[in-house]
This record gives sequence, C-alpha cells and structure tokens, in this order.
Amino acid sequence: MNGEPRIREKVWDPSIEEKLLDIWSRERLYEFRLDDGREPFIIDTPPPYPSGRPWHIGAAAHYAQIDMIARTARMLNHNVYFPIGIDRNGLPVEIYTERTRKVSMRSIGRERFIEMCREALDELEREMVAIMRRLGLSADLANYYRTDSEEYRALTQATFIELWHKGLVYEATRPNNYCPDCGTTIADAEVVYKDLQSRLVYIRFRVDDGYGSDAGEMVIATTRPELLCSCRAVIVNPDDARYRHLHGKTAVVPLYDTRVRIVPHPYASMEFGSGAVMVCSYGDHTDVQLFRELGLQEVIALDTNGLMTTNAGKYAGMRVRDARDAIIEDLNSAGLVVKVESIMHRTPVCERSNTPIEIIPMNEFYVKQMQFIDELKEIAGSMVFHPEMHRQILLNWLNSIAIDWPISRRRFYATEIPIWYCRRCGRANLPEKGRYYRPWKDKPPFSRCVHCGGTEFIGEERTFDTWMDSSISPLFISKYGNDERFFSHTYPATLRPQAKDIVRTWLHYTILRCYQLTGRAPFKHAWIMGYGLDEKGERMSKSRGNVIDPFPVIGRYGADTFRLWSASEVNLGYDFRCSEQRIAGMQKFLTKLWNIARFISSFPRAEIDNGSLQASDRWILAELSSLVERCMQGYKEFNFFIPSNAIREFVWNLFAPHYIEMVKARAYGQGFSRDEQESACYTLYECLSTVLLLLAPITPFITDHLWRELYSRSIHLERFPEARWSREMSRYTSAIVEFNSKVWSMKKGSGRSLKDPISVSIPDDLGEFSRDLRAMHNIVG
RNA sequence: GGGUGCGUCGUCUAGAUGGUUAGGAUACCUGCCUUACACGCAGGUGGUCGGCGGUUCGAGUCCGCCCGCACCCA
Repeated sequence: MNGEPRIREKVWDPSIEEKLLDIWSRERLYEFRLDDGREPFIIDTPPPYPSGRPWHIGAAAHYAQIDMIARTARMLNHNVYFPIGIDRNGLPVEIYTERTRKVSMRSIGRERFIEMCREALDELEREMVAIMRRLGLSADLANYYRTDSEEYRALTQATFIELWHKGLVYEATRPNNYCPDCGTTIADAEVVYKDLQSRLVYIRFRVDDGYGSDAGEMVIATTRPELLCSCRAVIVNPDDARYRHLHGKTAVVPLYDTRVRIVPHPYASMEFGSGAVMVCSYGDHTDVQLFRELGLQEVIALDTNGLMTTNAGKYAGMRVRDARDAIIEDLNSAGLVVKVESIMHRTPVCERSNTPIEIIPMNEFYVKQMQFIDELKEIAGSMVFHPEMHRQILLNWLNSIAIDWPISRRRFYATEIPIWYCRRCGRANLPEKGRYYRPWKDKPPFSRCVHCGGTEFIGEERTFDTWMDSSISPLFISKYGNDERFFSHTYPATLRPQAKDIVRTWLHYTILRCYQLTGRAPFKHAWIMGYGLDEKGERMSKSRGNVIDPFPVIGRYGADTFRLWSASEVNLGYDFRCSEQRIAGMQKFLTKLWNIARFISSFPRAEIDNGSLQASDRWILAELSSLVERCMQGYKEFNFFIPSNAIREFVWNLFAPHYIEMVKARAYGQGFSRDEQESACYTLYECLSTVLLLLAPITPFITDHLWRELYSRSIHLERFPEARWSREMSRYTSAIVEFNSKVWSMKKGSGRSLKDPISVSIPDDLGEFSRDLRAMHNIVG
C-alpha cells in the first residue's frame, strides 16, 4: 500500500522560501482585524534604527525571535497585532550623514542637511526592510511606520503639548552633560563610561592661614588641570591626618591666584592621588553636587564649542586637550608640577559619538521624572519580565536616577519642539495638538500671544531627544488621540520585546511617558534579549573587523536555518555568539526533518481506532505527549530555546532512529496485518504533524511547505497540539534505547552490516515490542 | 571603590528540594551507503562543574572568601 513519496527532492531547498513569501502576502495570512472575538495580543515591536550597514546580525536574530513571539501567540489562539516601524530620528543618522557625506551639519544649512539625512535613512532602511521580509516576519511590513513621518512627529508634539499643559515640562539652566562634538546637551541615559588613558597631574598649591600669612603648601592631584581657573574649593577627607591641620585654611590656585577654602568632605578619597581634590565647575557630577552643597559661585570654563572661555585667561579659545597640554607645560616650567602619573580613568563619553562629555550649564527643557520614581518602581515590580532576572536592570536604573529628563537638543534631524516665543513679552506660545509643526521655518498657527496679545513670534529652533519619539511607540501603534475605539482595544500592549542595552532608555522612558499620559503601564510583559557577539565572544565592531553581514548568510542557508539557529543557540536574556559555521550546521536538521516527512509521505494516512494501537505506537505517542508539554512550557514564556532543543532531541534521537526503524517493516506491511500496518502509518503521521505544529513558530517556511503538501492548507492557520496521549508507556524508553544500541554495537563489533541477521534475546520487559524489534534488527532464532 | 547579574567539555547547554561512573547537542576522530536522509548511520576522544576554604557520611547543587566577565552607579 505504500507508494512513491509525495515529496521528491532529497534536501530542503531554501529557495522555496521565496515562493512562500509571495503566497503568504497573497493570502494575507497575518492580517489583524480589530473585532475578531479572540483575545488580542499586541506587540510593541522595537522600531529598528538604520544607523549604518550592514545591519547587525544579532539584530536580525532578535527580530526573528520577535516574529516567533507573534507566531506563538497566534497558535495560542490570540488575535495578534504585530506592527512594525523604523526609527528615524536623532543623533545617530546625523553623525552617520556627517561622516559618510563628509559634511558638517551646522555649515551646510538646516534644510539641506535634513534632506541628506533623509536620503541616508531611505537607503539604510531599504536593506533592513528587505532582511525583515526575507526572514519571514509576519508583521505588517506593507504598512510599516516611520518615526520621522508627519503623523508620528505630530503625535510626539501632541504628547509634549499635553505634558506642558499638565505642568510636567519646565525650562531650567543647570549644569548638564554636553557633547562638544554633537553640540548638544544629552541625558544621563545617553552617557556611557569608557576606561581611557589619562594623566593624573600632581600640582603644588600654596596655602595661607586665612589671614594672609603663608602656611606652607599642599599637593592636589587632578586629571583636569585645564579647569584650574574654575577651581572654587579644595576638599580633603575629614579622617585624613595629613591634612587635618589645613581644615578651614585657604589654598591659592596657581596661575590664577584665586583663594579658595580647604574643606573636609567625605567625597575626597584618601587613596586616590594625593588625597586632596580640587572642586571645579565642572569636572564631573560630584563637582556639580559640591558646588550646590558648598554654595560656590560657578565659573564657566568651557563654551558650547568645547573651547576655553575668557575665564581661562591666556588659554581662552583653546580646545580642551590643547589647553591641558599648555597648562601642564606652564605649571611645569613654574616648578609647580610634582609628578604626572599615567592612569586609566573611567571617562564619561557620549554614547553616540564616543566623545568625552563636558558638564556645562545650559538652558534646556525638562520632563519631570523624579516625582514618578516610586510609581515607576511599582510598575517595574508588577510587570512580567522574561527572563525574570532582567527586572533588576530597570530597578537599578530607577534607583540611580538623580535628575529630571533634559529633552531639548540642539540638533536638526529630529522632531521640533512646538513653541513660538512672543517677540514682545518673550513668553512661550504652544499650538493646538494634532498637527506637525516646524517652528524654525513655519509661521505660527496663531496670530496673537496668549499672554500679551503681541503679534510677532520667533520659532523655537531646538528639537527633541530621540527618545521623546520612541518612548510613545505603544501610543502610536494604538492610535492614541486618533481613534478611540482602536485605542481601547490595543492599549496597553501585551508585550514589549527589546534588547538589554536599552532598558534605561527605551524601556524606562516608555513607561514614564505612557504613564504620565494615560495613567497606566504601556504593556504587561517585558521580553529582554541579550546582544549578539562574534564567535569568540567579543563585541562586533567595524574597527575589529569582526562584523558579520546577515544578508548573505540568510541567502546562503535560508531564513528557517537562521531562525532555527537563533532559537536554539540564544538563551533568552543572555548574550550570544554568532558563528556562521554553527548557523550552517542547523541546515542539517531541516533536511533531516524534510526526509522524515518525505518517508512518511510515501504511506497513506490512516484513520484508526485508538484501541488498536500497537505497543511501539503507544510508546512513541507517550513520548510525543511529553514533548508537547515541554515545548508548551517554553512557548508560554516566549523562550524558544526550550522547544527548539526539545524538538531536535525528540526527532533526531528518539523518533527517527528508534521509532521509525522499529515500525518500518510494519509500515511497509511486511509480515504484519493490515490493522497493524495502519496503526504504524497513523502514528507516523500523528508524530510528524505534531512536530510540524510545534516547530511552526520557529521555522515557518519548511513547516508550512510540508503542511500544504500533506493537508493542502497553511499551517499558520492552525493551533498548537495538545498532549493527549497517556504517558504510561514512557517507562520503556531507556530500555528500548539501550537494547537498540546494544544490537547495533554487536553488529558493528562483529563486522556485520545492520541488515544482516543476528541472534540475540529480547529482554523480558520489552516483550510487548518483540515483533517490531525482531523485524527491525532482523533477529533470528 | 560600591551594587546587581552571570561563570558546567573548544562552543551552546541539561542538571527541583545536596546522594550511584555530571546528560545532550555541536565541533573533532574512527568505521560504515543499512529499501527517508552521506546535510546520513554507528562508535569514540573530550569536563579536577571559575578558584580556595567550610558545613555534611556525601556538594556542580548549601555557606564564606577570592578570581573572571557583563551591566549599573560612584
């Protein structure tokens, strides 16, 4: 009764994937309909940022996994909304454009620069969208959104206007992180720390007793000698016996002759340098705090171009590094340098441009966040984290937030701050929310100042921090403020998938903003993935030359291979290594599965009465039920590592070598009754179908292709299988595996072929399986 | 310097409540075409479970200290 297999080719051919992509878009398989009766599942997909090429292979793995989340939810019978966008605002593309087009933003002109950024983004975006499509993302790729569209920016502005009217925005001048390279203030969340080689200079300060009499000298160690002009105090540790006699005395700043107090303060570490520290405006955040605490008058040493101001005297106009060299030389020739040590110094740098940041007082807009920390902690505590351990990253950040969020930026390719200032009274006028405004070039949409009735206005030139845009993605996708009905069904989102490194930015800011606007958390689950490293476990970077381009890799091995690799190699939340060799190795499993399906497809499907199942059949079905159960544990946590490895284990180590070999003769009908044969065929199909369903979220191409061959419809319309077989027969598993292995070893040991006859006795407890085992091993006697 | 998390064969990892020779995959080596598959089959080499102490009859699993990696904060 067996015939030719319905599947002919001997290997899985990834070019079939391209055909399936067309079929899927023609059949609109993944369309989201608001009222479909089932429980909605909303994914707040991260809009990826096109900031260079190639796109990171770890990011491709990340999006493949996000798609597995969507497919899992569909197979759990949810109504899945899986939008996708591209993040196109802010510093990264500006820096990319300046570098690749060799232009400077401020000299080329705002309009022209914006145009160039847009072109760069369009180019980079094309590749990302192509990869996402090729990976088989079941998202709404035909209607992807862009965060720099008028619609999106209008929403960013509308939410700002809302916060303004709620009193959650204010303007203030205070010392801020300033990137001289980018020419803008940045938030703490955008600062990273790098160990950089730097010079610790030991400088001699004269000391007087406070009444003008000389009281000797002291040595102060600093990495920032160029800030000497802004030194306003010297601190020493209160317990430091070396300096106890100097408390309350006056130090004289060399070169500038400024007289400053010597203050005992615990911030001075006795071990670092000389134990005496100068307090300048501003070397670091500690200085900011000490100026406030000690009531010191700040001296601006640096301007917004990163150049020394006139307060620095003869060093005015010099760059920080040059001023540092010059001042060390001058101090040296005056005999004021005791020594210079080379140390590794943890230096704050701008995460986008890698430039050391300066702390400069600037006037900026702030969104209040300090007063919400407790509520944010509560939300962080009640949200479900996958994996649980990453909740701590957010809590650590919430515990370390020290200031409100500075949101204004002095950049061009970003959403404009929608404010016009009255020429007469100087006060801010905000437009109605709902439209997209560009105050730097547009006329104000009102004619009179609400404060004084003035009729002339100046547009605000600053833009928003990019995170002001991306932090409202859950509001944008749910049509907040635009479609009340849609919003009520799609907010809050079910799940936010994202990478570990943007917890303190994207995750934190989203929760903050959405909470301020809606009073609710923006999603129920936070799913956090680690980063992709190279095959040695190092971070990929162009300078190291270890970047892997995902596009050719996916082209060579196919999307399913890549996805299966991602699922079975990436443990949720942990960093993972990307090795092309290991990706290539995954293809073998797909071919294995393909050939199992090919073999099974040569038999007719049989409908049988459960009572007539043979022992071997009931045994593998018991194992199949365990498999379903294990897979579902993984799927319920959106951890694909668990099902992908469990399925591989079952298929390759149990089902193929043991079960298929045990029932081959029976399935062929050689020496068995028709009922016994049908029982085998039924079971083969049952196992294959179950495995295909379990694998469908991970490898949607091969499973759909096979399902269509077998059942003439898409597997992506199906639900997960249930563990419906008795687990009782599992008690034979180890005995079966051991016995088969023993027979194979015996044949191999005696130089016989596996098909040769052998005389061996079957253990008593495997008596139920003896006819299948005798046929399998050609056991005689 | 402080905090948090992590640390099992080259690589990815399984190992509730401490208990026989630490399990699997991949890579590697050897042999083999067995009526689905050589992208296959069978067999094998490989781990002092980061280190050192401690608790215990017994620790990868509990405790302490240390080391390394990552992140966060000084």
